[in-house]
Amino acid sequence: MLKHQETSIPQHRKVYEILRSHITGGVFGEGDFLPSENELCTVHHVTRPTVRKALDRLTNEGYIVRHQGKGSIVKGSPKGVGILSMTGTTSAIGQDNLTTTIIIKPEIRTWNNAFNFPLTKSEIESGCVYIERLRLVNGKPVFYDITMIPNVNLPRFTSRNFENKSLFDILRKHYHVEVRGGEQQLLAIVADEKMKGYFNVGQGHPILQLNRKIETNRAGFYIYSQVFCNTDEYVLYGTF
Amino acid sequence: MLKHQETSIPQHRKVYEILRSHITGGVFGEGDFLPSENELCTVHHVTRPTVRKALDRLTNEGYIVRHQGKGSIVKGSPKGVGILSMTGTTSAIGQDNLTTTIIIKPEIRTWNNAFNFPLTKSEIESGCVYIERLRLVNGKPVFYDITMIPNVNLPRFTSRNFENKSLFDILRKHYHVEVRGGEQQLLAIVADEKMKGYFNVGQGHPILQLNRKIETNRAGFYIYSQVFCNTDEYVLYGTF
DNA sequence: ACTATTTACTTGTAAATACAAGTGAAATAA
DNA sequence: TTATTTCACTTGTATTTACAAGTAAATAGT
Repeated sequence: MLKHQETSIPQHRKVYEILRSHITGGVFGEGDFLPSENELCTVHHVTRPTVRKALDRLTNEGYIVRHQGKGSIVKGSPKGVGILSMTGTTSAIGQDNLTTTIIIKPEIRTWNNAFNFPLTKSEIESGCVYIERLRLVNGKPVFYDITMIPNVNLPRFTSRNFENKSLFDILRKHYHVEVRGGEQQLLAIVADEKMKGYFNVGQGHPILQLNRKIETNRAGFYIYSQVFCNTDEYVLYGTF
Repeated sequence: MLKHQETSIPQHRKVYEILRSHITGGVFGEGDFLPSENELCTVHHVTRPTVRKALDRLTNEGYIVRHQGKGSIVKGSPKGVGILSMTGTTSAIGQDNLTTTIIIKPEIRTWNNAFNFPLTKSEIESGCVYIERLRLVNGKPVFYDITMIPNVNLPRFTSRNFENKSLFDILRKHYHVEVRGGEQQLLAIVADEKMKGYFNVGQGHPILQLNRKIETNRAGFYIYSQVFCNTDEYVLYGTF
């Protein structure tokens, strides 16, 4: 048997990625049984502890539930992994009805802080890529977000098209940047003049505000994001 | 060597519980190095895969971070495990400055639904324990929460004292009910007359509202909770 | 026909073993 | 003294082996 050539990506991670893509891609639907651990072993040419490590992660992230004696059942793509616990607004809603309007195209800016989160000297010196977007669910503006990303080692980033695409998917696919976790602040505010225009709401309308500092697999590389939500029709939903 | 007598609680879970309590209890402080995996093996009389499984869970839950070649470093009790991702307000703030006023003492009520979450026939028939509390941070009212718990197999529950205690700690210690996860809705509203009184705020003040359905280790046993937060001075903070 | 048991699956737990790879300090060579 | 190498220690990955325990269908007994 061959050790692990190619890329040095761990086997359990490969198996995880494959199964994950099969779940999100619809190969396995909600309620379906995954192949048994032993079957997955033979298919992917690994042993059971390796398969189990992949399944452990899928379980932790809410993609599957396992039952002793029965098997692993697909729970579906964890909807709430969206805005409240992991990635971005795209996965929070489900890509179907979400459209995006770019208000400020990605541009290089200088910065001194990011939504109350302090920056390192290195981050300040690098400058940032600044983006403002308005996200519409079924044509109704629901999210208005500002994203700031340190301008380091992201070739051709500002020239990419972000319409109707998940920022995190782009970072994942093209730059191998993966979201690891992060911290966030939540608060309720009233809409200011700008918000009133974007969301088409009246005076004193309540708005949900999130300030987020998002960790990635690149050491010291954080993404900063501020999201304003009109929760009139669409509340934020999450699992934990 | 003895197999696994006593309780049939897995070894990796025991090790996890011990290390977790040592971190939350202050035996290991933030930045401290945990004993190496091999040391933990000898101390707890288990093998490395078992220790690693315990450390995996601590890593996932944010108690520690691990660095290849260096060791496992204590990150501290995950603050945000509080209101946004796991337990209750107590752990979200840190028990120090939080005081609690009971507005409606635990009482048995009938119910038909719980904050938009549908109830099973069994849950409706059981009735619920209903509690309303106002939580003050440094003397300032910040949280107002309503909790509803199915009235099944919780002896002497209504006669317990909940002042300045974490509801989840009581459930954990006295009834072996552990929070596993859950789902929640977040939205921004304006304070109604009741809220204005509780929080001592004026007309049109924005309030953060959470509706939560919390899963436990008891199959089919869910805790329902509605929390209103005045985020004027104290924003909600969480990690993920 | 019905019940109890067996049997063949499934996931869960645990150990023993081996090597890869990152870290940092001590030993060594320049 | 300084720079380099070595070495001991850490966590990361992976296999092999074994048994426990839950599930459900097939089977045998009544």
